[in-house]
Amino acid sequence: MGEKYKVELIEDLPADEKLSLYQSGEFVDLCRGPHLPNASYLKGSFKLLSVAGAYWRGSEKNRMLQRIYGTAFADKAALTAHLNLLEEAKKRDHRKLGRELDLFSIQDEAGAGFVIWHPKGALLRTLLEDFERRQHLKRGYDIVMGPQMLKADLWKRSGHFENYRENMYFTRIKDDDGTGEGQEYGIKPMNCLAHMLIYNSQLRSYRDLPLRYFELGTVHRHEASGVLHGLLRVRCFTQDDAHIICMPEQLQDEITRILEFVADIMRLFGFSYSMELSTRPEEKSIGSDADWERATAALIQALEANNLDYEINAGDGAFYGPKIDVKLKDALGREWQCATIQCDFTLPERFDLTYIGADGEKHRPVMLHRVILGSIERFIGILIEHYAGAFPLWLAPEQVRVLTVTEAHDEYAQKVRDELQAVGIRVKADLRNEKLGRKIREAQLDKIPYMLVIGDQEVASATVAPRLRKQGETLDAMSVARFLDHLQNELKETE
RNA sequence: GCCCACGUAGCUCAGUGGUGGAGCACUUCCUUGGUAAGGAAGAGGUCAUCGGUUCAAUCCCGAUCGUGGGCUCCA
Repeated sequence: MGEKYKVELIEDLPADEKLSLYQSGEFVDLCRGPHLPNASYLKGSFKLLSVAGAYWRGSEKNRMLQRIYGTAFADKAALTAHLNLLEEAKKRDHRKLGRELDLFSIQDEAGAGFVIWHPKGALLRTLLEDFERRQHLKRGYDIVMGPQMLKADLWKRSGHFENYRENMYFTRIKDDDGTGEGQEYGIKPMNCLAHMLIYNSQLRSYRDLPLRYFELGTVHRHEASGVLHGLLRVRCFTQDDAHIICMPEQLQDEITRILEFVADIMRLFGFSYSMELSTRPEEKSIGSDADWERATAALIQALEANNLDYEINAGDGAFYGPKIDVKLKDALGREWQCATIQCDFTLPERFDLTYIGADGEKHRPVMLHRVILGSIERFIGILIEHYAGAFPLWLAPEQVRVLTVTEAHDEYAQKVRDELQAVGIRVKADLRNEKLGRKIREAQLDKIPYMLVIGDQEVASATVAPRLRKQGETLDAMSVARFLDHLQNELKETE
């Protein structure tokens, strides 16, 4: 029949496997089934969506075939619901909102996968980063910073050169006299090396442990061009990265603390999540089997001690250790990977990390690599889609906009703006020669949480008339002081 | 990186082998208007880049860069 791919599938099946064939009219197919007996069962509840290439049996070593994507439901209402969800996702697309809200751009002339943060986006990012610094300090982390590149020899020692080279950027500069080979440097794709160098800068005692080094570390990774996608997949990003160096007997406690940290943060943003445990990769990994088993066991123990459900993702670990991945679910029910906790016995070995135990002898600590948000870029992309661009008050680049009815109200409006700004509220005044309806529409499109309307009444009574972004609700006119109380109450949780 | 498609004004998009268009945004003027778009005029483009075919290319062909949907990979 010329069906060489179906024949290949049959040849690979065990000899005793049952084969099933389905027939619809003249069309006969090899399929595990079941098939619908007749296409009339679908009656308008299916739709073809797109066409794309796909590797035969999912391996890039194989030929690429054309795949036609379609979707079908039991009835038309279910199809419509699904299409509406796709429509809603399109409206929330962070690339579209990123441009509309003037948060960031990615430009050809600067390079693919490199994000340029505009004032509002850079402010949003700064707010998120400051929040993270406060949260980490509260939980006993130390803030550290490492350089953007380190000598290539160090990456050879860590195993990155051997296992991660194709994703790394390297640079070589001639010797000072302009001759010779010079020194080769690797731009960091991960932050752990500098953290280990900090650890090794002194002799450490068991009394010092655990040490928790936190860095908002910017890394560069040369990702394949075809995988780049807005903020969700870029070539330069900043991780909320920490390395916890501890004694083996502290491991479970530290993992538990991280899991609690993740729970706190996800609750604040309104994400639910699930967890996966990833084990040793089949190729490209370092360290002994015994260490991998110990590390994997430690992660499992912590998950089970905390009664957390998880799925196993065999062979999906990092090259230096197994990991727990956290998949969060956004407002539309889509899953994203952000937080990850990786248990590592190998790099402490390679960099000869030690501490002096109570017995006066040298011992080897364990290192946990972990991120909570993952990449700040990706997390902001997810937040944009999760909130549909309407950020909660604490993250909104512009929290309040003062809107005047006519220019007669400019002076009072500026006074209101200055009062709010003086106490740290992010506020702007729209004094343009436009009608109020226009100003409201634009503030609404900019998704500003609070609008303060200022007209003759407000000037006369020294009040402001707040309008909420949410469904265009309004509050009764109130004094600036009362409005400020209202805001500060809403901001309490994230300080 | 691979497959397919795409690249026209700041944005969203029409269009043609022979002087490039619309809406919104922008500038100026008029308008002083109370909860989602007041009116008029004006300015704005090497049609992604480089090369080829042609008397003539934004349009046809090739390469490069970039984007989109997937695949593979990942924070």
